[in-house]
Amino acid sequence: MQPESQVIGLKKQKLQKIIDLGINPFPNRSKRTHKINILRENQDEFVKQKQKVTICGRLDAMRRQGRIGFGNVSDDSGRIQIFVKKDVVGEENYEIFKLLDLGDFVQIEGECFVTQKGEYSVKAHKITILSKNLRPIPTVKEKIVDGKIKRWDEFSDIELRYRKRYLDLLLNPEIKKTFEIRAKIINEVRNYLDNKGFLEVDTPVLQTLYGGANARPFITHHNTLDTSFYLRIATELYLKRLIVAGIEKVYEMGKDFRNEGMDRTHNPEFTMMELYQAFADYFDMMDLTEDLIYEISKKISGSENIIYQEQEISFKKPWKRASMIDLILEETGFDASDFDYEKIKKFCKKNEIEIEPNAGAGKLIEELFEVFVEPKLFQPTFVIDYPKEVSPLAKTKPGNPNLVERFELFIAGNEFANAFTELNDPIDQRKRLEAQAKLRELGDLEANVVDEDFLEALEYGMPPTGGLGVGIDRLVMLFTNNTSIKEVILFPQMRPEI
RNA sequence: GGGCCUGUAACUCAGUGGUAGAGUAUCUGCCUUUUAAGCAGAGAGUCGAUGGUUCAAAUCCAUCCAGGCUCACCA
Repeated sequence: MQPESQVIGLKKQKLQKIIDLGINPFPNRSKRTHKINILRENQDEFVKQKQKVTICGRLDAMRRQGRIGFGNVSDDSGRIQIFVKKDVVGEENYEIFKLLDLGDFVQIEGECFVTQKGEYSVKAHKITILSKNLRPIPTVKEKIVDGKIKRWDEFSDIELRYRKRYLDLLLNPEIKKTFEIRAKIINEVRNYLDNKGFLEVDTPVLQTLYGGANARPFITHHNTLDTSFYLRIATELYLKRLIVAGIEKVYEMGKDFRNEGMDRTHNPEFTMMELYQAFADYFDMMDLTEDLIYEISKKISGSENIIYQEQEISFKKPWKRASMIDLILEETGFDASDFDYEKIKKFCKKNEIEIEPNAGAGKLIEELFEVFVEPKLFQPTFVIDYPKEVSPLAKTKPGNPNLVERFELFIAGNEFANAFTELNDPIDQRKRLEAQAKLRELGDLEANVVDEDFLEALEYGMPPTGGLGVGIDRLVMLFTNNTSIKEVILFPQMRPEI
């Protein structure tokens, strides 16, 4: 009682009593004949036949009254009441029942019946302890009112929910649905791509050079080689090597790591799907993205619409496609199509947009887009044709040396996908990476580094290729109606506790 | 990093300068069809941490720690 340690002490005393009775509180084996949902599904028949069942689960409520008692047992399929009567289980077994704590795993051998108050229950003939609880589980009580679950003392502290996710899942069962949907989405992405003939691969997480995105990496050390390694920030450069290798359709789904700020939409490690398709371009990638997410919507929500934060999002094809320059013009009346640095800079200053020292016209245009357009893109929108300056791995748009064939997909004001017609000209690619390296020298810690092996691979020849990256965590947020990435990652990154 | 907010018992929360509270959980007793079981009683706290103001601090001030929202940053 007193502090938690005393409660734990009491539980350990009970444990000792159980041991003294010659009972193993942590037996190696259990024997279950029915899961709880099976009992529910066959209620009428089981009650009629007084069906003998053995259920296993966690004891999560107890109401004892003298020589009888009720409890609730949960497994992953449901929850059911147990009824324990001293006359039925016998003196010795009733003593064991009295030694049970909430949180214990138990095995109940008994028969199905209905209580006087009409509650479908298992009348215990024998109770077996499967695993003794030694730490008090926060108590959540619930009652169904008008078909809705009303809870008292809900386990709701956000920090605790994330730090002790096992308790969150145990005490807030609906959280599990988020992760079931997450698994479904990942399966659907995989099925979709496998069916289209994409080969799933694994490329290194530990890399001697990192690239494929603008981000600061995590650095680690290999003891035997006495070398620094980077945790990958993207899979791009390895997957393109596989396109060089003649694998025409390839994808990888896995964790990327970026050593950057954390907020509602960023976790240091996150799940990304990247795919590359030879003899394709960014238009093909748009079609694929559209179709993939449309199919996910049909699978997950059963329709081409979802409700996100009380607004309807429609995935009905085709989605809006608009160029970045046009969207800026629409929102602000400002025409940036000439890439006139002084003019654009003046407009940025007028609108109090911060100008980084090394930013050129392209970077400023992107800033304008982010400030004026991005938050307004609620329905799925492909924003196409990005400034070359901010896209070192994408191919130039024919007829406009300032632009590249690139798009990002925006839904509900957030970025969901990034894709381009991949740059396969090794000479141009070298120039672009060297320009990035210069930015690094000027202090841009997120700029790309020159990857000589990647450039060498391109020199062997890479076919025209379309590439696409999709943030899986954000997709899950969208389809589970969450606004924080921490809600869709089981164990989100938290500051260590002191 | 800035602004705003939060941190009190295992859980959910009251408590704005004067002896730390409630419900649930826990423990004891009663109770043979309960279900947020009930009734009676008991125990339970470094009031996030440190320093300061004061006769007196959970309460006021400062710093720090952790978290949330938001802005910035991170395309």
